Amino acid sequence: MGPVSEPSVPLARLFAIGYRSLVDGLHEELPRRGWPDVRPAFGFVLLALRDSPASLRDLPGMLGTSKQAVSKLVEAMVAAGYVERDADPDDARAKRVQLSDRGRQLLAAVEEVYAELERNWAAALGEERLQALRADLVSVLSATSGGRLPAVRAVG
Amino acid sequence: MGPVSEPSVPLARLFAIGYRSLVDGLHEELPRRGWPDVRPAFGFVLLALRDSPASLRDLPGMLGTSKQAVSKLVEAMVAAGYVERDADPDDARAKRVQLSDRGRQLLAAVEEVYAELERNWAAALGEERLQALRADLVSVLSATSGGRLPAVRAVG
DNA sequence: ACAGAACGTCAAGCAGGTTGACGGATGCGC
DNA sequence: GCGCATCCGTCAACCTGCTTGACGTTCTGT
Repeated sequence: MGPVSEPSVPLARLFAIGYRSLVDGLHEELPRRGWPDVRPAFGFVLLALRDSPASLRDLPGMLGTSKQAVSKLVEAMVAAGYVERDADPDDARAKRVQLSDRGRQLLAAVEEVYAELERNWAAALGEERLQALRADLVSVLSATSGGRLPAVRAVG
Repeated sequence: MGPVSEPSVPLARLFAIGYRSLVDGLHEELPRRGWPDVRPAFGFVLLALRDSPASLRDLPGMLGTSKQAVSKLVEAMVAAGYVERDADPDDARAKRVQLSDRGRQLLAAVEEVYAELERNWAAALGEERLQALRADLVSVLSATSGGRLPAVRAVG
């Protein structure tokens, strides 16, 4: 191998391309399916609330952003009808956040579109290698971040 | 092994995590090496100008953004001394953009840091699987975008 | 020569993020 | 109990990156 013969494409660039490809594909398809007002940032909140409601204070850690950014994002999603935000009965300072019915339907649509996009990838790459790619990504991202999949953005 | 019954982690999320991990790592390290004023968006321009100068009109296609966004970004990089922008002798409307010496030194530093970060990944995953991951990404991203690696926009 | 296209910039605005500061609620030491 | 540090969420101001629309200048095809 020559020292500077053919530099490989930086992984960061490949990740940026892959991310944009999938997210753009998603947000091209959602309006066609009757979801015209979904902003890109909504997706991470949908995922975070997928399995259970959360207190607003938990979301910054899950999303990797500040509590102020989360507050504004949740406000927008409440206004759009995708999440519900009500008082925590045990702590008058805190508020609970959970998906609304509409939010849950949106989440299902998002997962369906992602599944279709990934099927295209499987068709181009092969199902086996696609799953290996996913597994390796999970493995290396967990390993370099203390054994668990980290937040999308490192918490400042 | 992860439970097969659970839905797999969306690739988009893995890409977002991986991208942030690498870019954050880069921008933590650069100030320590004497590059305190590098904004995240600069990297894509450095890469685009790596092999040859370009006309400003070519950059939107290479970066995947509008010409106005490119204009402002290049202006900031000129002010920071990383690129030079001068008149095209053959077309008084156009301007040529190229890396300055300082910009070329920065590019070398960026590639060195990325190489170190990817070595950490290779240590966690194995050199062989890391290269397979890169090759598969290039393959699938090219295949789903007409045979060539598509443009990229900075994420977040 | 001139209409139209192309190059780059200016201006206004949005989305998403940051830091700093703050009022209300909590809970722990005493 | 009480007092005070701490926590929860919001408001405010600001920054980066990107968008669309409009525009002056320059080139090009007919």
